[in-house]
Amino acid sequence: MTSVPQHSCSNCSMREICLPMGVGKQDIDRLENLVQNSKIHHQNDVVIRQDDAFHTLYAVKSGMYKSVKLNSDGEEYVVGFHLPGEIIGLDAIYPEVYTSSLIALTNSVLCQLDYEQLVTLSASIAPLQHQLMRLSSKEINTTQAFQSTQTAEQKLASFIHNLAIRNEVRGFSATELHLAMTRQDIANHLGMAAETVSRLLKQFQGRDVLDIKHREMSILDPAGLLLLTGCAHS
Amino acid sequence: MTSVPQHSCSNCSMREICLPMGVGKQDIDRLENLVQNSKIHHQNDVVIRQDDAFHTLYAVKSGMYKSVKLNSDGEEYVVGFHLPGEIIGLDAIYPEVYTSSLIALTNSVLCQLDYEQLVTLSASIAPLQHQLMRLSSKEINTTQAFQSTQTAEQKLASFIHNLAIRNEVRGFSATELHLAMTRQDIANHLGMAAETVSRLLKQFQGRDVLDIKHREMSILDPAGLLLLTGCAHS
DNA sequence: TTGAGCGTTTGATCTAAATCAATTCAAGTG
DNA sequence: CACTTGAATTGATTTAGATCAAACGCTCAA
Repeated sequence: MTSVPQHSCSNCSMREICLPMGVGKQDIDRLENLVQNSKIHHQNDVVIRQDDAFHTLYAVKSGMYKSVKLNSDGEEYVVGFHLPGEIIGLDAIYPEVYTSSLIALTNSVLCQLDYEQLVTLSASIAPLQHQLMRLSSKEINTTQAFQSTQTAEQKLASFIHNLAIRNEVRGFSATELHLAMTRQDIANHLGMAAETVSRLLKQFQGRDVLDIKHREMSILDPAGLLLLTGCAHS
Repeated sequence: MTSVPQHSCSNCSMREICLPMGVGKQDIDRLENLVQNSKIHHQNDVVIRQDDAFHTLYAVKSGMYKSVKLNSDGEEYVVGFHLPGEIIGLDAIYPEVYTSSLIALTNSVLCQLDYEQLVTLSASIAPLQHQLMRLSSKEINTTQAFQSTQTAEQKLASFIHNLAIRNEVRGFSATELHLAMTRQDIANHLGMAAETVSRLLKQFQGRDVLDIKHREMSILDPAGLLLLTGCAHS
C-alpha cells in the first residue's frame, strides 16, 4: 500500500459517476481539497477491517474491491464488489463502525474522504448534497434488486448482466468482462455453491449466451442473458 | 383515505427515531411546517404506485405498511414492512420513480414530506442532514443483513427477531407481536413458500421458542430465537 | 523443469424446501 | 345464521441445488 500525493476529481475519468457529478467548476476544488491522498493496493490487501470505527468514505479510482462480512459463527459472506466510481462505507454511517471488511481483488486505487468534512461541505454545495443522497439511494436499490430473483440461474444471470451494465456505464466494454473475483466469491455473494456457479457458467456457454475462459468472459448474446435473469433487472 | 390537518413532530411519540431526532427546539417548527397533512389509510389501501414519479418521502406515524415490487414477469416481491417512525421512499431518490408499491396492512397514518424542500432545509439544519444520511445508511444495512442468512429456519427466526427488536425500539412490546401481514407476505419477503413458514412456526412452537395464535405471537424464549437465527443479527 | 497449492471443473449422491393437493379455520356478508 | 371467501395448516411427492469426492489445470517459486 503506497500513498500518491497527486489527485484530482476534475481530471478523473469517473467524475460523472462519482461524487463530483453535477458539482460546478467553482466548487470542485473545494471537494478536491477534501480528498485525501489516494492509496494503492495490491491483490488481497485488507483496506478496512470490519468493526473498526467509521470516519472515512472511500471512492474506487481504479481496480476492484470486495466487501466481506464475518458473522458470529465465523461464516464469511461476500456483500458485494466495488468498481471504479463507487462509494464505499455508506452503510457504516448509521452504526458508526464498518460493517464489513474491504479487500482488494487486484491492483487498485482508492480515494479517501473524511465523512464529517464531506457532510459539512455538502451543506454549502447543493449538487454535492444531492449526489450523496442519490448514491445512498442507489445503494439501497442495488441491495434490494437481487432479493427478488429466485433460481440460481436467474441470480447468476442477473449478476453477470449487472456487472456488464456497470462496466458499460464506466466506459468499459459491456461484453468483455474480466472477473477479478473467484467463482467461490461469486457463489458466496449469490448464496449458492461454487459448483453450481461452475455448472451454470458451462450451461450458459453451451447455450451460446457467453464464452468464458478462466477469468475472461465474453457475453455473446446480451438479449439471451437478459432473458435468463427473468427480466427482473433493467 | 382521509386528510388530517393537525400534525406535529414535537408531540409525536416517534420523534426520537424519525427525522426529527437530534433537531433542536429552535428548528423543529421549520421541519413541522414542511410536513404535509397526514393521510389515514385502511387495510389494502394502495398509497404509492410503483413507477410513479418520485417527489415525496413518507414517514409512518402509526400502523404498518408493506412495499411490493412487481417485476416484468408479473411476479410479486414483498420488499419489506414499515413500522412507525420509518421513512419510506429513500430508494426512489436515485431512479426518481418509486421502485415499489406501498400498501397499508392495517389502519395506518403517514406523514408526507416534499423531498426537494427537505433537502434544502437540511442544508441549514445540520442534525437533520445527519439524520437523513443516518436513515439512508440504516436502510442499506437492513437490506444487506438478511442476505447472509441461509436456511429457511434462520431466515424466519431472523425476521421475527428483527420485528421484535424494531417493536421494542418503538416502545412497544419486545415479546408480544401482532402480525399485520399474511403468512404468504412473510414467505414471499423471505423467498420461501407459505407452507414452509407455517411448518416452521409450528416447529418453533413445539420447541417452546414462541407461541402463536393466528396473527398474535408471543416470544417465549428470546435467547432461543436468537440461537435459531445463527446469531448473524444483533 | 518440477512440484506445491489454489482454484476450478465434473460426477454421484443426498436433502431442504418447493410444489401439489386437500382440508380446516376465521372473518365478513347478504 | 348459513354461506362465501381468503388464509392457514397438514400431508405426500418432487426437485433444485447442496454436499461429498475426485481429478484437473493454472501459477508461481525453488
